[in-house]
Amino acid sequence: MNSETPVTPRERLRQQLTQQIATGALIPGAPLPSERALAAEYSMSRACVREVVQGLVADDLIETTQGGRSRCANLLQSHLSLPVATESSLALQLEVMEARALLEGEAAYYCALRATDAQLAALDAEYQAMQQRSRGQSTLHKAKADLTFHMMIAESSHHLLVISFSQLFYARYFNAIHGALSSTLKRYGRYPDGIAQQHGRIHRAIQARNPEQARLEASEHILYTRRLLETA
Amino acid sequence: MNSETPVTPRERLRQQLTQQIATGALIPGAPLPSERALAAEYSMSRACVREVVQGLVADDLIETTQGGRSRCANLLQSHLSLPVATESSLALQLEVMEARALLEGEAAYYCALRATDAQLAALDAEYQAMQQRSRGQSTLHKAKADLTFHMMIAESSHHLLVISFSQLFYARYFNAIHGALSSTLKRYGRYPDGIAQQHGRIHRAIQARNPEQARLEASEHILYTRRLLETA
DNA sequence: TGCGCAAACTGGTCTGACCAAGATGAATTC
DNA sequence: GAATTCATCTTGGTCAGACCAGTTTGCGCA
Repeated sequence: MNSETPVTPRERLRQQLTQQIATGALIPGAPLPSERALAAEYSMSRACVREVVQGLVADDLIETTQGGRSRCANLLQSHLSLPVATESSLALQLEVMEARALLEGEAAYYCALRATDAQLAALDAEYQAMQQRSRGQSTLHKAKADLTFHMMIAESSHHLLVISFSQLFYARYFNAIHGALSSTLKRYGRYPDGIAQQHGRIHRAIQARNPEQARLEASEHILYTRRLLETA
Repeated sequence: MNSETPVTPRERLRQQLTQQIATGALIPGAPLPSERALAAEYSMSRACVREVVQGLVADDLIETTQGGRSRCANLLQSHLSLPVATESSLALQLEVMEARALLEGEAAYYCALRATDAQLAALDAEYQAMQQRSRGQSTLHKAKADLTFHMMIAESSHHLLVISFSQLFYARYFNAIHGALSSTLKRYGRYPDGIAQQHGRIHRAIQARNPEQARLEASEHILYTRRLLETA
């Protein structure tokens, strides 16, 4: 099957370098061979070597200085700032929140409509548990519980897009959500009453299998949370 | 303090491109100017432009193809893992249609709200063309035409998430959609009148820039198609 | 020994050229 | 009239060789 692996020199170079960095053969601060040397070694033009190197610079794997040698960067740096740095666009953030309100409503709607009895029971159990242990828990625990509740609803919706988006969204923004809840908690001393009440309303609408009502409560809940974030 | 901001053309180019992508000025799939054009516009050599572009490629912001134009990448691609449509079972088709209803509704809403006059005109032209050649075409052709019509609406929505999802969605589920149309065609011998009428209604609502109405007609259209499937 | 400066690096940029693959449109065929 | 074919143009990918502006290096001088 390797009969057709025309691996270009370009790709070889890129893989070699990334691998050397990943394995520690190139430790942070260690100098790379000069571009001219790499070009000779891999039998390619320096222009092409530069494109590869600049690609790695864009990935924060390499640092260059005019006149000085290029060096392996400190990987930790970029990994630490990864979650926040990628989302520089406020416009996109707002769009995501809009979409979330819409889809959360959709999730509740279809959950109320099509959740199996078993799923409804599980959801109820989760809700009761949330009520029981609502005191004396860390913010992190509450955030996780909140997440679980919403994810259960999403998964009970049997709706492809809703499930996919929910997974994406929560995986990506959990930290931000937790941070926001944490700060509001500090400011008010406890979770705003609204959230618990809204959870209750959503839960009742779903258990009553009232789709329209569930949709209404759910999107209202998200918009409420959104307002909290905005004023944070 | 700006006394020492010798912002190199290189950095200007990089920032311009990343910003255009982040703000949605460059939507997924939109072509970039050619490297030669960029080089001329920013008064720099093509080699240098290439280094910048390759950097953005490394960041998954841009996709290049030899011979073809470079395009803005779909940022959601790597973060989404929708189930693969291996078999076009009825259940899957139903789910797909449901997700479509949601997407199309939003797309139509924002299209009516924010489409440029040029886009509205292009949409109108496409609609008229669809009417003209409505007879004697293969199912595949009709499915493609249908797809084009809906994609134009999505792209005219100027809604980054709607566009991204629509692209990913149709790329994955075109077969399923085609299968749905195909089976209804077999059953009725021709496209049900409803579909053409509904396309007309969606089109009129959008041309009238009536968002609510457009959303209603669009999702009603999809749900209609869905009901056709259910009664199989 | 210690300092200073010039030559030898290195990365950053430019020019101009060629190739292969996509995009385009006119001529051709059915 | 519509679909197909094919030549042409455009685009990204690669190359060679050159110059600039910084950094390193090391030799020679004090």
